[in-house]
Amino acid sequence: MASRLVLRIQERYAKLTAGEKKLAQLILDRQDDILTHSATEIAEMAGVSKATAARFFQHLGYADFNEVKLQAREERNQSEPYELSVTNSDQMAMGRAIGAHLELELKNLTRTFEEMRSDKIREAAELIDKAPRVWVLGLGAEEGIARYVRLLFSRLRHSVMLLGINQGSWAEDLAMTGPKDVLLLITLPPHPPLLKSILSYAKTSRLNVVTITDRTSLFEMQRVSKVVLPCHVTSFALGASLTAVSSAVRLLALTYAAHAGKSAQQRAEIVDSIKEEFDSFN
Amino acid sequence: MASRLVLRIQERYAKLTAGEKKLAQLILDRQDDILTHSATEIAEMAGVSKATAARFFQHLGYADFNEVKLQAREERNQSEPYELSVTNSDQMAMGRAIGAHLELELKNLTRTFEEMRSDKIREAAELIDKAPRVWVLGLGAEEGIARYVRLLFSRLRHSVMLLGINQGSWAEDLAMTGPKDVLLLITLPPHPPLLKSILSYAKTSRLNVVTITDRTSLFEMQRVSKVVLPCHVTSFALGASLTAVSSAVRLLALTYAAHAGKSAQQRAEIVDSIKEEFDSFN
DNA sequence: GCAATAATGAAACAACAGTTTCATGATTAT
DNA sequence: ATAATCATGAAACTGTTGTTTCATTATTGC
Repeated sequence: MASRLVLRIQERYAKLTAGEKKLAQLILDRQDDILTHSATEIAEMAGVSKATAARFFQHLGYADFNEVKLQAREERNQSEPYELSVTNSDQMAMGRAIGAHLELELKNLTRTFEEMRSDKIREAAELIDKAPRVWVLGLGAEEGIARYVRLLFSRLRHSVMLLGINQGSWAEDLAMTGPKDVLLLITLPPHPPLLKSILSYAKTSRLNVVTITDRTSLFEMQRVSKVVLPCHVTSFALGASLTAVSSAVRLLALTYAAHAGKSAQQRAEIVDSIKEEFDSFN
Repeated sequence: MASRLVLRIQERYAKLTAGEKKLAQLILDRQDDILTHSATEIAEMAGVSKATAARFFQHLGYADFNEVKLQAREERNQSEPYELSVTNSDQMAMGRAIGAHLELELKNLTRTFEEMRSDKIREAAELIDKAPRVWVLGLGAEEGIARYVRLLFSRLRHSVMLLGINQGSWAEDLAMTGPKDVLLLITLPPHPPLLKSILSYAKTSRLNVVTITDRTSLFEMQRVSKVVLPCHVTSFALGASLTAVSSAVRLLALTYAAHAGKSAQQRAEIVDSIKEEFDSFN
């Protein structure tokens, strides 16, 4: 249930004045701050006077700021904790398709993480920590997310590489792998036959395979992996939903960052600063 | 989420006076209320005078109630942050990490779709339907998801291309674009400077820009886009969360598929059958 | 039971939040 | 260009919050 305040702001956004837009943007961005911050503080953060802030809420139809605060509290008490299913009335408000989509995605996410074992994640993080090199692999539809994963982890540690970055270079890349290296595999059914050959090679060269896949592939993948993190990927159409997968790899990266601690943090800072310099050329 | 306030109360609970125990109980029960309620309100709820409440916080070692409020805010920002740095990820105790992660992601998803306007999605789907060609663009961390988007849509229609697939080919690719083509842009802050130039070119060549971005970039992107679909990307660390973005592009694809109807479905079937044949060779 | 001490609330007070007024600067229409 | 309207911040003002004082009421130790 989006707060009435937010809905009201969006509805009237086009007609707001410059200062009011600053406020609107701030509030939409940081919706929770309405609950915790005073109008004066909000005005300061938005860079307008408190007079403008007071008027803003009046123009939105509230008698005073107190009314805003009370409404926000009331809405929080109704919707907290963040709900896992979408009520029918919610669906009406946002259009059937969006509501149904949201509900399915929430379900995927919730189930994925409720079933996720923190010891497995920690184990995966540890393997990655100990690995001389990390190879990321995603074939077909999973190539995109594999690239994202590589980027995520290469901010946190050295030697994170995409496996088979050009089609056909499997052999070369695989030849470079060593024992204790981690193969971070993202794969959803239908698993292409090519995967089988890569995994059998991985086995012989003693790669530690960390697999992120869907629930139904869990057992199949467990046979060839050290750690498997299964996700719920149910969808209406267009193949599996990557939403929970993307969230799971993110959690893995966060866990790794926590595990690796300072060194990961330092690296992230360095990478950022390099990027900044780089940007100034483009 | 054990706040210092709560710890302090628990530690000293035995030695508290009657009225202070009432306060303590209330605060332990409803920890979030410290963030949202005034000391006066808390006193009332606990059934004590505000004098007692003021003294209570002083006895706990705070200079005044304001210090309590600020500390509570700070602690909330650590477990529910807005900013995009790797700092603090190590402060998360792993057990709770999954729950906290899930909660944050659910919030991102829910807010994203509650605020999403179905007319905008439909408009985007329509633009894509009418476009002779669709160019997908994601720079930096968004390149991965851009590839995924291209794949999704290329199952549904012809002529879906990744823009600047090799760095440096911007110019060539952009030269090939025509009016009514759609540029499907996925971008999150910090937006690289290169984006500006690409967008200004897109404008002159009358590309219809459909942008998927985060809430904070909404207004900035609205100026250069036909349709903007904003997502909530709040995260603990490691930059923006792509979860809601990935879900949003999926919804867009689903909407497009529904819009395009039969033809998209047929195409998907053909693509699938080609892939099957292909697989049998690998 | 009776001081001595501690806890408490009412009221006084100081600080602050939120609203309104007013003067000024910006924008729009003519 | 000029007037008219609008948006805005500074400051005045009002009401609220949080702290402190003080008188009263419980508790404690003896």
